[in-house]
Order: sequence, then C-alpha cells, then structure tokens
Amino acid sequence: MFLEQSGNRIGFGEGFKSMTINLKQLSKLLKLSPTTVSRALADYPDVSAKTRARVKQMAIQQGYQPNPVARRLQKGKTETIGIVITPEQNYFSDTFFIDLLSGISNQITRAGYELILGVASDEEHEMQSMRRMVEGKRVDGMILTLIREQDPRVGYLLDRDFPFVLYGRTRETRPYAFVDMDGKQAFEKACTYLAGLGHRRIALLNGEPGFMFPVGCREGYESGLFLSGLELDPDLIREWKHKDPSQSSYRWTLELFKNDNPPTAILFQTEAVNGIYKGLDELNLQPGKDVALIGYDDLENARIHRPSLSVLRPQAREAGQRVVNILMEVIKGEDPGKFQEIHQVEMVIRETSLPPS
Amino acid sequence: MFLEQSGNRIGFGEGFKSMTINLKQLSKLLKLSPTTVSRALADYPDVSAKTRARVKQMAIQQGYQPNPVARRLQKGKTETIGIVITPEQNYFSDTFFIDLLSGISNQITRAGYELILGVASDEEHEMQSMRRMVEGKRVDGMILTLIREQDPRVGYLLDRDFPFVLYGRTRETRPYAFVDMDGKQAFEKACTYLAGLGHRRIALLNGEPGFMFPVGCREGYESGLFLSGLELDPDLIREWKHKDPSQSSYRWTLELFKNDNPPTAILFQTEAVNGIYKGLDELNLQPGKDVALIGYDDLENARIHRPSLSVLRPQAREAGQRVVNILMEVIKGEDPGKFQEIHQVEMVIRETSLPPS
DNA sequence: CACTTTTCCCAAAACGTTTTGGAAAAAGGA
DNA sequence: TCCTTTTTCCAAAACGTTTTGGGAAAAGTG
Repeated sequence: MFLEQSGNRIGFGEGFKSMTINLKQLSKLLKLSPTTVSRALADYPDVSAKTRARVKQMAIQQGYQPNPVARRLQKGKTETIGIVITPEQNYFSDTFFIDLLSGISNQITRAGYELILGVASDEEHEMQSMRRMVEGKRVDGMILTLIREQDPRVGYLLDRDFPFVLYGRTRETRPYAFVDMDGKQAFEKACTYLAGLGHRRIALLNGEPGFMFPVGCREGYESGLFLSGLELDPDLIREWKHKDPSQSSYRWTLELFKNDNPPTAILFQTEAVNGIYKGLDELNLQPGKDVALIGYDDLENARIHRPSLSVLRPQAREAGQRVVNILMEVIKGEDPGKFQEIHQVEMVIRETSLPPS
Repeated sequence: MFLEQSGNRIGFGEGFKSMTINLKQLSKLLKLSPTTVSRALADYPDVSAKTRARVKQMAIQQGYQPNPVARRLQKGKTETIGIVITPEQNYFSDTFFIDLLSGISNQITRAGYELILGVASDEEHEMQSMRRMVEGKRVDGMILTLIREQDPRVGYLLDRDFPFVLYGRTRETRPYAFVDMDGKQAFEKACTYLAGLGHRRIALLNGEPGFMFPVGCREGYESGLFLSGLELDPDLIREWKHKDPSQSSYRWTLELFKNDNPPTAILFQTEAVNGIYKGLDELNLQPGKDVALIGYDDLENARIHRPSLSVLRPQAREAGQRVVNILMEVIKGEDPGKFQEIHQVEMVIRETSLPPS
C-alpha cells in the first residue's frame, strides 16, 4: 500500500513526462474514496470544509485535472460546440469574422467547453460537416453564420430539436435563437446621414442575393430614402458576389457610373471596398470628394485606404460572446424563442462622408 | 424482451427527435453480443463474413454511429488535434491561412479526428490556451503556426514529449517535426529574377523580427544578391509589424525612397501590399513601371490591385494536409526527427515585375 | 439516556465503447 | 471414430469520471 503510493509520486526513471494523475490515485494519496474527492472538488455540501480544503490543496499540488473524456461520458454531454466556416465565400476577409470567432472562443473556453471547427468548401460540404458533428454526437450545440434566406441548416436542426444559435437571421416561422446586427437600422442611419448632407442620388452596392443580411441592408436603405423624401431608383442598386467581392464590385461600380444621372454617394459592405476604390480610380473620381462612401464593417482596408473610409461598425466580439451565452441556455433546455437579439450598429465618420461637391 | 426491442424502434410519442441507437440496442436487435457487433463493424477477422454483412447492414439501417466519447475513453485517445490562432498578429489576413486551415481540417476529418480551435490575443494567452489543451488531456497532438525564432511552445512540448508538428521552423537543436515553405529559395529566386531583368537596387521589406520566417526570406534575399553579383545595402532593408502591416509598411516605403539612391524593386510579404501601394502612390511612383514588386503569398489583394502583383505562391492547402499526416505518424509513436519537410514555392509573374525603366 | 437529525463519507452502478481471454461449435486429419 | 485445429462467438473487464443510495458517526433533542 505504501509502495503503491510512492510509485505514483516518483515515477519510473522516464522522468516527469506524462505526470498525469487520475482520480483514483489522488484519492489513494488522500486516503479518501474517489467519491469524496470528486464531490469535494465539485463543492458539494456533503463534504466537510476541512477535507474539502485538504482535497483541493492536494489536487493542485499534484496537478490533478479530471479527464474530460471520462467526465463527458458520465455526464452524457460532449462539452463541445461546433462551427463550420466556408472560406470560399470570403468569410475570413478580415477582422470582422475573427472578432466574432474570438468572442465565441473566449466565452466557450470560459465555460470549460471546446470549440470544434469544420472548414467546408461549399454549401453541400457545409451541411455534411454539420451533420457529422450532430449525428456523430460530437457536439452539444451548433453556431451558424453566413445565413441564407432559405437556410436548410436551420430546418435540419429544428427538425431534430438540436440546440443552435444563429449569428444572423433566416426566413423560418418556427422560433429559434439568434443574435443579429441591425443592418436595417445601420443602413437607414447611413442613408439619412448622407441625405442630410445633401446627397440626392445614393447608390447601394449590396451583398450577394440569397443571403439574409443584404435583405436588411436594402430595407434600411429604402427606409432611409423614404424618410429623407428621396425616390428609389432601381438603377442605383447593384449586388456583388461573395466569391470575388473585389472583382464584381469593381464591375458594378463602373456600370453604376454609366448612368445618365450617376450617384453622388454609395453605401456598401466593406468587403467590396477594394473593387469600388479601383473602379472610382479608373473613372477618375475621388472617393469622398466626388463620391461619398460608407461601408458596413470596419475592416483593415477601411482604415488603410486613402481617404479613409467612413464605416458602420458592428461589435462582433460582443456578439460572439452573446451567441455562446445564449447557446448555453438553449443547451440547458431553455426555450430558444426567448433569445432573439438585435444589436445596434454604430457609425464611424471618417473621410469619405462629405457633402456633395 | 420483445417489448424492450420494439420500445427502441418506436419511441415514446416524442417523435424521432433523438433517434440515436447505441451498441447494446443494436446488438439486441441482431441477437448478438455487443462484442461481436463491435468487432464486426471494425472488420476483425474473427467474425464470419455472413454476420459481418448482417451487422453492417443493420447498422446502416438503424443509423448507428459509435459514441465517440465512449470510444475515446476506452481507447485512451482524444482523437482530437489542437491549434491556436492569434488574430492580433494579422494572421487571418487572407487566403493563405485559410488555405492552410482548410487542408488541415479536411485531413483531420478524413482521419475521423476533431480539430479544436483556440483563439488567443497574444503570446501569453497563446501559451495558456495550448497548456489547457495539453495538460487538460484535451488533444492528442498540437499544430503550431506563426513560429518565432525562440519559441517557448516548442520547448514546452518537447519537454513533455507531447506530439506536435510545426508549420514553420524555429531555433531548436532537439529534433522535431515540421513542414516549412522554402522562403529562402523563394526569395533567392525572386531576387535573381529581378536582377536578371536589370535591377541593381533591390529592397527587402521583411516581416517582423523575432519570427522565423523572415529569417529565411532575408537569407534568400542576400543569397540572391550575391549570386547576381550585387552588393548588400543595409539601407534597403526594412521590417514591418504584424500588428499593422499596412501602416508600418506604408511608413517604411516612404522612408525607403528618401534614400539618395532609391531602389528600383522591392521584395516583401504580400500582407504589406496595401501599405506599399499607398506609399508609392503618395510618392507618385507607379508600381511595376517605376518600381518592380514581388510579394510572398498570393492574397486577394495581390490580384485586385492594379497593376496586379507578381507573387511567390506557397501551396498552403497541401502543406496543411502534410502537417496532419505527419502529426498522425508522430502520435503513433514515430520519431518526429524523421519528418522535416521543406516545400518549394512557385513564382507567379504578373504585372509588377518589369525591367527598370 | 434514548431517539432523532445532521454531518460526513463511501461502495456500487452507470455512461458506451473496445479489448482480453476464453469457450463452444465446426471443420480437418488420422 | 477420436483428436486437433480452425472458426465463430461472447462474458467480463477496463477506460476515469459522476451519481445514486445509503450508512456510520456525530450532534442535537426530549
């Protein structure tokens, strides 16, 4: 008995390599049962303060950490959250998504959970990767981003009552949890701001159709025009593609100014900024001076370009944290319909939002 | 007995919600022992072809998937690989890292493993996140990127004999596994190419000191100069910061041309392209025409800028796959020293690599 | 003092697999 | 036919936790 104990402490010449102590060994060291040790560490009230302290101290001294795999089996939870990203859609373009992911990751770690990542090349693999996580019992909940108007993932998860939270929204009548940015309010604000400066011809270079976010942007744009007493001109609306935001927005910019009565301002998602600046440059138009610009998302490109871009800035990190907190509630069994958050977006005025010349 | 079986099939009014069958239930359905079913599915030779077929068919029909948590506990492996990213260092700037991650993720999935992601804000949290994975027994192996010349992570992992593979290299005498891009060869090739075009003043706008990759870039640059019979001029070498590649490279570009004898060509990492173009623009210098440019990494910015940037293009996806394959071998117990790969980098000539005017 | 309640601890079961170490049945060899 | 070998299956143990359901000792109560 004494021998067995010291065996654990001293090891076998191999050094401290895998100095990983488990519950049974720890309890033997303490001359307690594994039950008591486990309960002491979990702060159960039915273990005396004295032994609890003794147990905790020994646990720290021995560097004991419960084996997460064993705990998960017993608890019947994976303590894991899944997310699938689709780089082809230029999702990682810049700081926005990383901020979101950063908020998500930190909050997940704080909860003692793990974040597992799938990388999918397209919509089909996206679904496949998610199914592997869900049906393979690899996660307790899913986080979805880059939501489409009709998103099969949402139906899939609702059908099997699997916990999830959307960053964004979709067209779905059944209740589900989401955190979304108020794109409508943001574009409305930007639009009325520009109109207030005197702009009468304001264009919208919107995101790819089929996705949900551009829908809100357009609503806000139209509402902003209306509130400012401006006409909606369909010729001033264009859409770019996720696959190649720069190229397609470059083309649309050129096209926009073929108009007899071209715009004096453009609203757009900042992913498209390179294409727009390139297009304007080619047309010998100065951003800010000849054409006012406001982008959605404060990407690095917004700050580096000259003149620097005025932007609508969503708080992605905070949103990511909320997504995780909500998901934890949903996993606990709370009604997802209770968690539907729409976050306000602030406007950062830089150099590209001047009155018309 | 019959009741118990049908109970599994039909469920309890709740619908098919969590129609997750486990090994015991499956074996009952087949009137076989769990042992045999498990072994049949794992293609052990001691189960007859006939029953194996029967088992497999039933498993598919019932949608059986072994519970990964239980399997991990029994196997003593987490079937999980860890990676920590540090967005502050502008790592996600563009396609490069995503390609790498994509290759890693796909290969990990293929092996039936999971990829868990940590997001750290700085060096300290990076280490902390890794320790949580390693000491918390949450992963079987680690993948390290963005390697420093003196990288404490490598020493840490070597000390405890924990499996890992670097994407990159570090200064460490003990053998370890890595996959690295041949930055030296790449910059040497680019440098001799420019010299071959007639450029005599070639500048290097290098990555942040302290990291390993710029070391190879500089070696290749110096070697390229030497091979072309050119002098090394320390005034033509600058370094930008990860935190803000555009801003710092913008400043360095301006400074570079204050030189009495300014460069006619610049070699750099493509992260810095925005700053360089902005600087050149301010100096009224045309990229490609007045100054030849070659960047390392084929980011989106390289293609969208006008004129389009000639680049050195590493095959990040392939590298990611190799990293995973190697890590699997190391986890199996193979000697890490056997796996040290240096991948060649191709050069893509676009519009910015013309002879001096 | 006898009885009840509270405090503190623990043995055994459970989570869902895979592996170990046979054992029964079938096939082959003389 | 009898013995040996091969084929095919399975009961039990193990992985490292947490939870269940007490039980003994200590403390309170009359």
